[in-house]
Amino acid sequence: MAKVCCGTSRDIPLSERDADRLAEVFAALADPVRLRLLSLISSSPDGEVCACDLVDPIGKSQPTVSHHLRILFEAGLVEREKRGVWVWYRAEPSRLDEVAAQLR
Amino acid sequence: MAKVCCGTSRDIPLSERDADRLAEVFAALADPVRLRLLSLISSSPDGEVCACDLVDPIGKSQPTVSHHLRILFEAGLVEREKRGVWVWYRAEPSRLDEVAAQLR
DNA sequence: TGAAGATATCGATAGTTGTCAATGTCTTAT
DNA sequence: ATAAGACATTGACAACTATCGATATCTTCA
Repeated sequence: MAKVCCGTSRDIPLSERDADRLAEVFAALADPVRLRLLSLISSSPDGEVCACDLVDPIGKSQPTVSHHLRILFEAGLVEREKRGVWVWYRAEPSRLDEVAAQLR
Repeated sequence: MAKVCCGTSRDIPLSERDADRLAEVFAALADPVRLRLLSLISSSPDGEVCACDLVDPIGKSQPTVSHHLRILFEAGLVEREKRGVWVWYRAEPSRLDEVAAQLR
């Protein structure tokens, strides 16, 4: 939905370009493994999780988890930071708010 | 995220089953044609649109539009009502609210 | 009854995606 | 320097999906 002044409007249908962009984010969310990764990261007490602690709970191979984390990152849904040998992931709540707002 | 008392919680990671169900809805939203259909339907002054008025603006074949409308319907994102020869579609805003709430 | 028209379904095809094993890259410790 | 380990990338394959033309179903009207 197009932005009009303050808030969003139901009056102006989505442009093709906007639809393409929005669809990309939803595609990133349209996989159960990625939703569980996002949930694991978001529900961490420290607000961040080492990638090394995500493989076992998910029950998929390391390359598969790495692949999904990459998609979440490219969609702007998580941040990542390399610390030594490890990579730490944090959720990007503002991005989720953004997406939620589009559903209005 | 699991429902706890009032509101949703970050403390309990998504179960596999919940993740599967959520991913289905997001998959329905993860296509630009379907997002534009949803937008066209939602932005209609009458709150409902005849399927016959959706084919042209979308610019895809009638079977393709029918296919996408079916997916939106099965995801609970739109209602449909047959009136004579025509089928009218309405948005299901409560479903969108539901999905938006899960993103919290 | 028959024709016309709106929508749904079918069958085929091209493109996309999730998955893993193998391998590569980079960092730390010995 | 060498080894070990964490993460990313590659290549391959199976499963899924968007799309369309053809066709079927259903409704209305003459």
